[in-house]
Amino acid sequence: MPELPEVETVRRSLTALVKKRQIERVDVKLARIVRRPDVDLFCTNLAGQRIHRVERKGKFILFDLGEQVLVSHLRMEGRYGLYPTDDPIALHTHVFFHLDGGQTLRYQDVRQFGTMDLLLWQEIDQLEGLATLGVEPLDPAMTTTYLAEKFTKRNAPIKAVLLDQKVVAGLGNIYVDETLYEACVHPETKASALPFAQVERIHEAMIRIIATSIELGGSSIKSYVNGYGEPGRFQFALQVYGRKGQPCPRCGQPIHKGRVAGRGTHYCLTCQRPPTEGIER
DNA sequence: CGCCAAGTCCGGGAGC
DNA sequence: TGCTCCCGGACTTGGC
Repeated sequence: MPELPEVETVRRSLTALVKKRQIERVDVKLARIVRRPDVDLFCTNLAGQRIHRVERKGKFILFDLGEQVLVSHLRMEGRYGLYPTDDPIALHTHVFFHLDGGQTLRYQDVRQFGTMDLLLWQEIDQLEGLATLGVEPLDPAMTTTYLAEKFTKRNAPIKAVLLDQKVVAGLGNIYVDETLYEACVHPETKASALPFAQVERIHEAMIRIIATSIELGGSSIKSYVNGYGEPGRFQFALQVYGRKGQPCPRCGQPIHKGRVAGRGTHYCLTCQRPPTEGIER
């Protein structure tokens, strides 16, 4: 669930909570969270490091440690929280960063899908998912032309292409559904078949939605909270996601939920008309 | 009980 | 041949 707005909100809260703090000791309770190096080296190398900044690229959180960088991905349900070291430990807490001053940054993840990679900044391109990220929605480099160029090469449904982090960095299932709804584009439309005017609408919708969601602290659909344990407020602004059967805000017809690109997909059958061009018959 | 949710990776097959 | 693209399965646990 954490997509760009949620991860950005976490980044901002973590900046306030742990920037300039020193990591004294690290405990890893679930080894699979740590991808590289091995768990022992991970803990050894982190001990004594200071968190200079907390950055974000796409859905990745980057703890800048100076020479090294800790790259963390929350996947679906990862979350961070700062606790007094002797506070009771919640279920599914897998990694403990014991900081100076008697507090511990804890990583909790019910699904155990999240990942952590500790490496040198100069090795950062070795992380496949990070190195190949496309442009972010609010980056000045994100233009309608950029999107149009990416789309023309892709015959997959627009939903799948927008989910591709190599094309747009940071979108996930929620914001893709919202973007396509606002742009009045059917999720199964082949990306290559989109007229420029529709690409423009997708571009504008994406920017508006992501910017607004960041302002509201992201969407709390299921479990998402920021580093202070606070939920976001954009879930109240969602138009289609999670609203199956409820009236479309534009036309009043019930929101449809189907399956596109292997994902649950919410859209309005009336406002987002199915593609007709390019269908062989 | 069985399916669904999610983001990313990986493997296989298709196509250029 | 080799690359890119596309799809579907795997991973995991809890909720319905």
